[in-house]
Amino acid sequence: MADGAAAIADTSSSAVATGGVAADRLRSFIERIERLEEDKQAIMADMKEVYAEAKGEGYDAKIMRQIVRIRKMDRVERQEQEAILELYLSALGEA
Amino acid sequence: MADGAAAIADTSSSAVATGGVAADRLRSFIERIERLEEDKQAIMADMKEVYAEAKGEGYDAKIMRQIVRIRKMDRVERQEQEAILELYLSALGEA
Amino acid sequence: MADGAAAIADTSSSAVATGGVAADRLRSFIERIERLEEDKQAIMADMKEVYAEAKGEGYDAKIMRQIVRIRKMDRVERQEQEAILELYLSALGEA
Amino acid sequence: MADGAAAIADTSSSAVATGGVAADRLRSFIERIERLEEDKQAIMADMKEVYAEAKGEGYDAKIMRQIVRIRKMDRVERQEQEAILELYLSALGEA
DNA sequence: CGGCGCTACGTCCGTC
DNA sequence: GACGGACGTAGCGCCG
Repeated sequence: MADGAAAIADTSSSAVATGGVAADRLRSFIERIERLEEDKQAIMADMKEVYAEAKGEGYDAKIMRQIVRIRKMDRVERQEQEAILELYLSALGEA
Repeated sequence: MADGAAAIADTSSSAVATGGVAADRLRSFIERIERLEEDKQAIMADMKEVYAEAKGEGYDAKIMRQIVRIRKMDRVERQEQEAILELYLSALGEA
Repeated sequence: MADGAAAIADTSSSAVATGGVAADRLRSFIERIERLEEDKQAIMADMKEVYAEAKGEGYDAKIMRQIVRIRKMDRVERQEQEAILELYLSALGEA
Repeated sequence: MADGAAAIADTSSSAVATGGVAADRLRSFIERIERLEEDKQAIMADMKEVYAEAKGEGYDAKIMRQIVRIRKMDRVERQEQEAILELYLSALGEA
């Protein structure tokens, strides 16, 4: 390892042994990703369930999504406002 | 009827009390969604970490993503094949 | 024309004549796109110029971009708020 | 010093007057940017229209995008070739 | 050359 | 059942 560029192929010693190791390492990464991906899908399924349940009680999913989005935007904007404030402050600090 | 269409508004009794209850219920749904969303974000962050780590060892994230995608498609195809197979089998069982 | 699926290939009569026509039509679309793309690039260049000019007067482009983004978000959010209000109103109207 | 770093704040004389001027100047830049951004959005909308029209006649937008991209690369390459050629020519002229 | 922001693509949902 | 629209995610290009 510690090589970089080569992805998969060589890293150091014998092509065969090394290739095997690299492949195993790669496989490990891939599997970790896939495991996480599964978890993510599970969560997304839960979200769908919640929307479905809400719909079952007469709430409109479209509206709910919009509310979630707006609240998120509020949060994001808040953060950006803070970020910009910080930028201003650091800019002034350097004057 | 349950209520359906009205989202927010009525469910049954007095508009005021009900509005409050409906709002609380809605709030509850929204918060569940937002909680799940957070979890999802956390997982995505983990995935980014994995990609970063892999990159640090010389693997190309873009290629890894392609691999994941292809494997996923394989899985889907496999499932479809199995579904078809099952269909055939049940058809034969019923023949 | 009026066909769909086939992209380029057949549309109706003789492959040659038709192919020629389709190719010409495609070429026309492509060129329109490329013309628009050029215009877009020109505008983006103008924007860069403005940022550069501002920078020349001591304004920080990064901050400016953030301001522009926030203002845009404000606009979008405003619109979404209105959209949601409308949704609520129509939902209530149907109750 | 000219001003530089400070963005917003000082440029020269009294903080108040100057702040106002700087703010106005900044506002002007921001508005120019926003105006250009609008134009850009308009052009992008036009492009979407063209793609939609093409799609309506059976052409695949994704493929068209690829074509545009490839042609653009060709153009860029061509320009680079010419740049190199020019370089050679000027080198010879100066030799 | 690494991070960030914007654009473009694929997916999912609602519609007709 | 297909179409179009909306959303979220992935790729790309610019800036630092």
